[in-house]
Amino acid sequence: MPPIFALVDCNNFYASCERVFNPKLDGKPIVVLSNNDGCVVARSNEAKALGIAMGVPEFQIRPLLRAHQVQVFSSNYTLYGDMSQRVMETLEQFCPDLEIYSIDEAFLSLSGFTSRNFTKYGRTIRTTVKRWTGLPVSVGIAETKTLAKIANRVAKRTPDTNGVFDLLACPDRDALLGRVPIEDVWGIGRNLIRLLNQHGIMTALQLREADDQWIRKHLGIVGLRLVMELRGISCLDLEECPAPKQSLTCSRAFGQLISTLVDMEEAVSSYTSRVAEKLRHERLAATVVTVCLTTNEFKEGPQYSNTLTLKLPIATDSTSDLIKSALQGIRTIYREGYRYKKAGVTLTGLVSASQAQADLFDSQDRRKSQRLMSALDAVNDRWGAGTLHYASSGIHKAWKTQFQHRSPAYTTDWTALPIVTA
DNA sequence: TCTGGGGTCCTAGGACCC
DNA sequence: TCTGGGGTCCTAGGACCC
Repeated sequence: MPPIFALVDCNNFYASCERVFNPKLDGKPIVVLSNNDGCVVARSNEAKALGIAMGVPEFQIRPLLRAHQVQVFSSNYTLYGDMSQRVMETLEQFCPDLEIYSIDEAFLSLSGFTSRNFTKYGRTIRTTVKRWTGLPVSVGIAETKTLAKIANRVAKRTPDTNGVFDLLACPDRDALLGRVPIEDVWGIGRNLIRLLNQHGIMTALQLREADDQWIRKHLGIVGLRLVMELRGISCLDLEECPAPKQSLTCSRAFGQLISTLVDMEEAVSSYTSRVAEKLRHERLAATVVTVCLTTNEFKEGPQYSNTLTLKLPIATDSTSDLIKSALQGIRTIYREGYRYKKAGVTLTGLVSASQAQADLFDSQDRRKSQRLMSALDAVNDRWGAGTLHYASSGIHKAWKTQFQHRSPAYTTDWTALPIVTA
């Protein structure tokens, strides 16, 4: 049975989430900012129309934001994560063969469908998601994931598609692909655009017709796979069970620059707590800890950045163990005399927590540590992140991330429920 | 004053071994 | 004075994604 994929993608996901609980925002330009209210990471259509680019620093467009009364939000990942789950649960009702590809998009397998009227089916999905979650989605359908991505782009940008486009039913595919610039092809980034354009390849159609040998040489095996997908030969399967994670990171820019080891230790300790929580949530244990720190590359002044990797004597998911190693690492690479912008902690060498190999000579009481971690996670889950935290994370928190424009956690906090007035 | 965070995969090159 | 070839493992760096 030849594969058929539908890609369902939420339109302007973060901006749309903000709008669901605040209908006054309908028709108004909205932007959502990254951590520390740094860059624009999501824009409503109205904001896009004002020429606000993805990733632009907020301070550079402040006059424009003010002039057009753009509604500005800090990112509210609790809200977006919960809304994402609602969308995915809705999609599962339509098609159990589902790959959650990112927070705002999922691939569905339509291979077994007897009806060939995929457009109609896509419309039903779209209408239902809108009704059940309040979020607008677009649906692209084709015989490979790469082509489904392109179909989705067409659905988003062409109003008369009504948000659904089936490439299989498209009478003139070549003409359509000839209008898609390569920068809109999934897997073609900044550097490959330059390379391909230099060789006269400007459109998805030209890329599809490119010479295999040349592609293999310059774009590698990944590029060749991509070209095959454009030709309608499916190389990327639906992955319903996500592969176990290979790494977990918590890295963040500080709310303000820091220049003491004490502040750095607090930040790293706090980031380690966070990544350790993720680790336990995934039921994994780590054998390698990597810490890094860096100054602000955008600023004048002495620059320094460094990374250090430490192997742990035993796989662990204990926050205490991980903080101990991370602090040892950060003390090693920390240098006086710099103003630091960012630090991070990465865990790798991940193994299943239940299979973590015990150390014969390990003197600690592992079970006690496990009970402590369970209690810690339970309290923070019930009463909010950071309710219980390690003293090494500090109280002062000069490094704390800033969110000046955060909306309420409408769906996950009883005190933030939206209030309906008659 | 103000420039995000969290991932994956592939490749090249060095160390080491037989 | 000669200095092959193949395999594995590891790391760093580069590419991409959202």
